Amino acid sequence: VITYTTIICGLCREGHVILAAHIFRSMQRQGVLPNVYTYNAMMDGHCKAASPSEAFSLFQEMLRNGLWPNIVTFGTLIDGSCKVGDLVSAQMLVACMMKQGILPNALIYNCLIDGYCKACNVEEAVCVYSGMTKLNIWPNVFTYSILIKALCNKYRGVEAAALLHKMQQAGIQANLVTYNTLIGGYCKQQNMDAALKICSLMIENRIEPDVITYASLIDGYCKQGMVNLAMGLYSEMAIKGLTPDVVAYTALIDGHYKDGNLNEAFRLHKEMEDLGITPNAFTLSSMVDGLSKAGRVNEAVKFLQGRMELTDLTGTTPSQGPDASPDWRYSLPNRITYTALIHSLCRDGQIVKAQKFSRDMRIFGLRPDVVTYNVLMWGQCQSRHLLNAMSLHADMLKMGIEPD
RNA sequence: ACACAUGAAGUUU
Repeated sequence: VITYTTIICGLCREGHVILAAHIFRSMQRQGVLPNVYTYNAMMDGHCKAASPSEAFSLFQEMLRNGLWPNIVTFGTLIDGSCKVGDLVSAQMLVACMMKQGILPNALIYNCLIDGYCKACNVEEAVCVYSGMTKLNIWPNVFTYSILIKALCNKYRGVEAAALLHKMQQAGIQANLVTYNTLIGGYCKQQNMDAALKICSLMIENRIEPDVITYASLIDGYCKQGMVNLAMGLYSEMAIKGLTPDVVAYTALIDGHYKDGNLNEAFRLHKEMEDLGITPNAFTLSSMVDGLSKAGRVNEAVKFLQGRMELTDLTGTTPSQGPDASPDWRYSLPNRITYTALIHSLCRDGQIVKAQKFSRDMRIFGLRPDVVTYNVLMWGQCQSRHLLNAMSLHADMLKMGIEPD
């Protein structure tokens, strides 16, 4: 059982949930019965794949098999529910576990607080927070990081920094994630001076900046149009022995495109591939959008078609079976990539080709969203095809997409 | 052998 559980856990962590589910079934066929740990691991896999409903049916199954859920079981399901914004289910699970005499711990309160914060319901988050302190369950470094992030998202950077102080005074040391959260928050607000101040604070506290720290700063500088400073950090990473990852590269590529420096964007794109860092849908979107906005629409089309042929080749051979290798799935274009391309074709007056790609994306199972429809309607209006624009509008209503 | 927090891309000329 321990061997199987370890394997299932590892597969889930790598994103191979479907494969893990097959192992989970085949172990039972071989007479090895899953225990609470196995069920917990499998449920967590489903939750992390954003399908808590699968996890809930396993939960029912484990109850039918006479296994008692423990605090990890509830923590897993509560986190999964919170992550998809289903706070009603999360609260029901809390009530359910308490009825069984299991009291929620700080981890479970953290999941609820994070869930409410991400649902933009800070009042409820604060309620949960005071609820836990009243029960003498003390907020930990996770709790504070979650709250700091929520304040940053509300453009309350000053209060976020104050909370950093408060946690230190409560005897809780900020860690790498806490600092990165604040740095990222300031970078997003384009307050690079404040971000750098937090960097020096973390270094004073002997916490080494990592790839995420650098990527946040790089993106912040790129968005300020200070690509030279971003490149300075990029070379600093190399000296420190840190390799930029796909996120850092994508931020730089996007920054160079928006700076009008296409050659540097191309160079970085080639460099990351040479290093074995697979460009993902974000990278593809930046490439397509950058090429398009530089007036090189047809190259953007060719680039994307080239990528798709490439992924088809690698996608059919090594990843047969029930699970798909994320290597090729992640490098496929997504809805945003297509929308960027459709927009550029519309801008270029190639409305028929834009419609072709709009059909293609559906064939690949990608649902257009409100931005895609906005772009398509804008394209029709540009061509003075007003009735086509209206039928697109009717279409989106029929698909249940709210116009904005 | 099991659960919690951090960074990148598209519409509004």
